[in-house]
Amino acid sequence: MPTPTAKSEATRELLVSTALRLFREIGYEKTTMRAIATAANVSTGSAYYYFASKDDLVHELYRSLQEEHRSRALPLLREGQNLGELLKVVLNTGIDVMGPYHDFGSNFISIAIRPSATTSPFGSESAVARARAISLFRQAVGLSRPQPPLAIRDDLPELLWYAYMAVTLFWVYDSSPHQERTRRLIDRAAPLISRLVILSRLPVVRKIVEDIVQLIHGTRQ
Amino acid sequence: MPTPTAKSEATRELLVSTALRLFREIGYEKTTMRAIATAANVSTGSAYYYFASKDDLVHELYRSLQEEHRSRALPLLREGQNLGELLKVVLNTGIDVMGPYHDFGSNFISIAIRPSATTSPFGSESAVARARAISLFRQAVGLSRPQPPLAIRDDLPELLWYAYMAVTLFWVYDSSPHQERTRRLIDRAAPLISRLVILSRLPVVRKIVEDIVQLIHGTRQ
DNA sequence: ACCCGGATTTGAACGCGTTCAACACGGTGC
DNA sequence: GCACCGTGTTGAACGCGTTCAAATCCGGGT
Repeated sequence: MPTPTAKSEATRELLVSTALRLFREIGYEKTTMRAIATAANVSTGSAYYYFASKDDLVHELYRSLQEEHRSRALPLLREGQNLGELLKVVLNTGIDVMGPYHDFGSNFISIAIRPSATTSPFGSESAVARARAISLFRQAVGLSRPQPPLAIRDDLPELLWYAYMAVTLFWVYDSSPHQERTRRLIDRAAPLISRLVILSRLPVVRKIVEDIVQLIHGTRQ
Repeated sequence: MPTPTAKSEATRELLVSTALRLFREIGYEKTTMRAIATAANVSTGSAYYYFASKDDLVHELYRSLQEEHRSRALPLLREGQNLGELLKVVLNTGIDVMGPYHDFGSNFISIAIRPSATTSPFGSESAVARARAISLFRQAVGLSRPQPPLAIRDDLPELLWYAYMAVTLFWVYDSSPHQERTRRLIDRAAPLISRLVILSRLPVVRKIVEDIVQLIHGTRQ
């Protein structure tokens, strides 16, 4: 039999699933807190008992998307591919997953950027989520052959995640049909990034790459 | 005597200056449209007659900051300096100018990112403003000695502007006193960027740089 | 059975950005 | 002088996110 905690958890989950469904079906703006609450058969006050803000519910969407991204991308990564191919897979599956929410438009980034209350983008609260996202790129890097130079192997996943954020920004503003320009960008940029990584083996290049990595470390805290 | 157009223009300017003052003095959230209108001795409806949204008034702030940035940076740029020094100047004056608005926090970027109605960040409406911002970097590039390689000279200003956007993002989330971490980032990153540019003279590097430039051109439209 | 206290729920109310129908102003043509 | 009309101006009203005091639920101690 369900303990009180379990019932509460059920309400919470119902709110999340209702919110995500409405986000998908009618978009961000039309999905009001009142609409979510009504569709979940609770009062608006109750919705706020479980989630401090509408943004928090959007962050639930992000979490969900991220998990789906991971579960779609991982099976497609095969050891021995070069980094460019693996990158294409990860970036393209990412765009696949976000597809239904393209008309969130700039809200998609706006909200992600906002450190509203608990959940921020680069802050400590979402550090967990970010680490999990980066770990997907770590997988890709780990499976790639040839392996990237040691000097950057550890930091490459994070850098690739930043590249992914940039691609997402591009995608948000991509008004071409089915966002095909973003697809082209990915297919062309991925091999370039792969070549850049290889290039970092050259002594002269390596020197500066090491300095860049050091700058990142120095800036991290 | 003022023509009707002139009087209208005066009201508009009064609203802008009032809004910018309030933004500076009491921050983004407390500066409500009602507060702006009241302080300017007009009704809220009138404020909306001149500006379609509160975001539009924030975009006025951006425009103003950008002009001040330009007029502070340009006199400090001297021909013959290397790119790293010039970059430091442009980035640091940029941060100087934005300083008073640091507690806008993520709104600073959120709103810039939003393509709300007329004014967007990467859209055609703000293309003018963006071009003007990029031209500041074009000045810096033009004055730098040695001159950057021809292969990237034309596109470098735009790339540097993207770097500036990244620095701004970092600044927004920089909670160190006086955002000194951002200063350190600038002082260390600027020379690195300069070295990267020089590096692009190497034949192997040049090849990939040309491909990157081509990707940018191909993606532009 | 009863009551207590925390967990949960409610719906009214607040402040905000925004909209809009109605109105005031002021110059133009007669 | 007057009617006209486009340019401003107004304040009430709407819908939204959010808050909160009060009500309700419910398991455990007596």
